[in-house]
Amino acid sequence: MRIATYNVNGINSRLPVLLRWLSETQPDIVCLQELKAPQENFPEQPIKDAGYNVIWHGQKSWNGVAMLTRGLEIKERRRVLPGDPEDLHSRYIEAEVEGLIVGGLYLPNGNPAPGPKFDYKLSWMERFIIHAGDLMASGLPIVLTGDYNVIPTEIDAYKPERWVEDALFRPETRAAFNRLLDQGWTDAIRKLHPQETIYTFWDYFRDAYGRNAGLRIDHFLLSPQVDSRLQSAGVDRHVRGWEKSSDHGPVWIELAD
DNA sequence: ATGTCCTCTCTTAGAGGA
Repeated sequence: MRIATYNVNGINSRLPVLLRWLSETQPDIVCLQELKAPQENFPEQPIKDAGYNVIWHGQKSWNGVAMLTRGLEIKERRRVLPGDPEDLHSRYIEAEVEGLIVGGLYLPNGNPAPGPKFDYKLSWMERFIIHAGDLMASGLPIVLTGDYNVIPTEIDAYKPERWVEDALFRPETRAAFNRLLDQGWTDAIRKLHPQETIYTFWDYFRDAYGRNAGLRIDHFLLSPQVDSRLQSAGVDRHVRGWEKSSDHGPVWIELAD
């Protein structure tokens, strides 16, 4: 089974690229982030016509997350991260598919830091750590994937020294991410490729993709029951080079059946 | 500071976010 995550940076602008990638790689489960579309403007029919079931939680202008499956039943569990009824951002969606619990997330960017946006990022991470801990304690097979907006270590940035003050790499951000990992999650890409330079995002500015000046900020975290099934993981980085691409590339894992 | 792309509006230019 192949599971993928893709920050599309606008589902409607990205639809031709998304459909091309889906037909090329045929992932079984896909989490999408940054739909940037209100609930009623999601392109449900073209995605269904491509052979996918879909649930989504849109929002005007910003955020928005979706989950697609290639013919598999989606049992939605929640479309809001628990812990703050005041938080109206569409940043989390969770479902059961084939006995697997899949959480798709779009963690806040948090810039500029310090400031209220960074505070929001850190409080969102605290809520996420609590929820992830509850999921881990359930003993179920769980995949938490999406745009974490976290550069975990220095090898995950082209020039890490330029990011030390940035919300994606500040000590508080990395510390929170490490506390999450300490619950027992496996970072799938790093487990299989411990030293390799692997990026999932390349800025639109200054030909970052052409220079491979990227970041690794889209992650797959696996509970032990899923980690034991992990066969391979990678980034479809060529998609980033397509016309009208997102600034992220799709990331995927392959699990044994 | 800058660069680019996306979305929305007091819309065809500018603001905000990433």
